[in-house]
Amino acid sequence: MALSESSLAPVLAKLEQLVPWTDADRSAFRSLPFMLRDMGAGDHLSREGEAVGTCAALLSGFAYLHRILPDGARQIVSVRMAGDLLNLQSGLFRTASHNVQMLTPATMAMISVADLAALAAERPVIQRALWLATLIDSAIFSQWITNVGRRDAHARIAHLLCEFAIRLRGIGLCDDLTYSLPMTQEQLADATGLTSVHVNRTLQRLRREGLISSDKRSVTIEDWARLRREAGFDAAYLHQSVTMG
Amino acid sequence: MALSESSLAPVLAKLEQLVPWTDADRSAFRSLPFMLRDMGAGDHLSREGEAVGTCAALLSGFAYLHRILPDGARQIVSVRMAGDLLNLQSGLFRTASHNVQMLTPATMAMISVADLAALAAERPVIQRALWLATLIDSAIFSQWITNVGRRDAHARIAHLLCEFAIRLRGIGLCDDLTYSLPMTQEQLADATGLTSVHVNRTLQRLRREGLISSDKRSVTIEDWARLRREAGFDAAYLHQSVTMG
DNA sequence: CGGTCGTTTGATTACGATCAAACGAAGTGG
DNA sequence: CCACTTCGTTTGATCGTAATCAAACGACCG
Repeated sequence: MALSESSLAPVLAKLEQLVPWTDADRSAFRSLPFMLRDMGAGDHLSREGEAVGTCAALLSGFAYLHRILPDGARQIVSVRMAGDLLNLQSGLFRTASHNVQMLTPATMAMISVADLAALAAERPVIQRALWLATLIDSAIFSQWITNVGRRDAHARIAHLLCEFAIRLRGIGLCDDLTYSLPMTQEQLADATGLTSVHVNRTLQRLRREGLISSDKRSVTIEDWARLRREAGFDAAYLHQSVTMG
Repeated sequence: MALSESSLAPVLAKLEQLVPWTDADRSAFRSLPFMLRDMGAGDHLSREGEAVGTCAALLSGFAYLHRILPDGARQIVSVRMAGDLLNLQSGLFRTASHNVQMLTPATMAMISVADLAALAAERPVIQRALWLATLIDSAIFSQWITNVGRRDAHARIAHLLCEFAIRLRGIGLCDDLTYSLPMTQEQLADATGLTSVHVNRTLQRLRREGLISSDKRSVTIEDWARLRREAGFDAAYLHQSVTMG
């Protein structure tokens, strides 16, 4: 079923950072049955209200979780990247409370909930790693609440850009202070509770102030210290060992 | 160390709903060592940035998690009630990214992280329940993001009141549609990203429209169907079996 | 009976939303 | 190869929700 032993590597790498694994844990994890699935930008993995029977591990590409309100407004509640798990909530509870959609073309490992649950039950270390990963996710959620609740547009965008820099660095996608950001300004708006027009103006201001520069789909942080300060950003909540210039 | 075998009952009751427990699990959980601790309204359990060595199970009373921004603004990111765990994140990662403070006088069971981790490692069912509880927490977080990000003040307050009704009903603190809400309007404001002045006016409007009534510290939902609709509230994300009139 | 805390009311301001339109780049088809 | 469409970014003008500032009021408490 698995195409290659190392396909799950990005997920394993992320989970291994959270708790010490034994070789037995590692090989048990690697033998988890899965099916590779490629998706295109914009494709839906699952929809709010759907009963979902399988989890997915994002191996490459980006996805986002969002919710559409009755009046049509959309809120993006999470951006997921390589190594992140998808549909855990919906898989384990059989109910999705948000939509999962691809930001870019992506490849993922589809894992049956039953298999994942069985593995977790047999291997306390693995279940613990999954639990800790969920705890980190909730720390990120809580930062986003703070972001949209109390920061002004300027700090809000700055904070998001800081978070992405650290998370991407953690998976080797941001070596210096440049990373590719596969989101349109409208998507940034939906992630920050702003409008795309205001995101545009805010990005212009961040550029004008020398905090960042950005072409179409990539961002460079020009002054990390200052961006960090204006965002009120403290990377501790991401619980990564890496640090930033 | 434990004063009474049944002290942890509220937490056990909540965790038991998430996955089937064996008697062995139950008794292992009950024999978890803990120390009862009483706190007063406004007391701090932990502060952002602190290294925290112990978890806590809230047995009665209310607590809230919040973060203070450099400019002094405050965002409440979570309200915790009887049966909820506190300081999981900070305990397991040794770093708190938010403050934990009491909303009311509260009593809690202080549990060493080591003991909890050991129990979780020995008892897959218990660790699974803890994991699922964390997943539900993150579902709540994600709803709050939607709340502050895309709902207007009216729907925002309405949504919060709906959520509280269901959560309180789940722990037997909201039998009909009345519950005591131990938050000042300023705290409601900090939870919804509004100002206390605007919360006041919004509550007045909700009352005027016949959606709720409220005296000093308690709320009655007068028209659940309409409140729910105006809030765009769907209780599914709370994953509770109970339903509402 | 002051003093503190929380709620309420009023007047004014501002940040970001909304509406509208032009522009540039990329992709499609004749 | 060039209209033509589509999508995303950019700019400008105006509007509105909620913030801010200020003060009075009521309840509880020592």
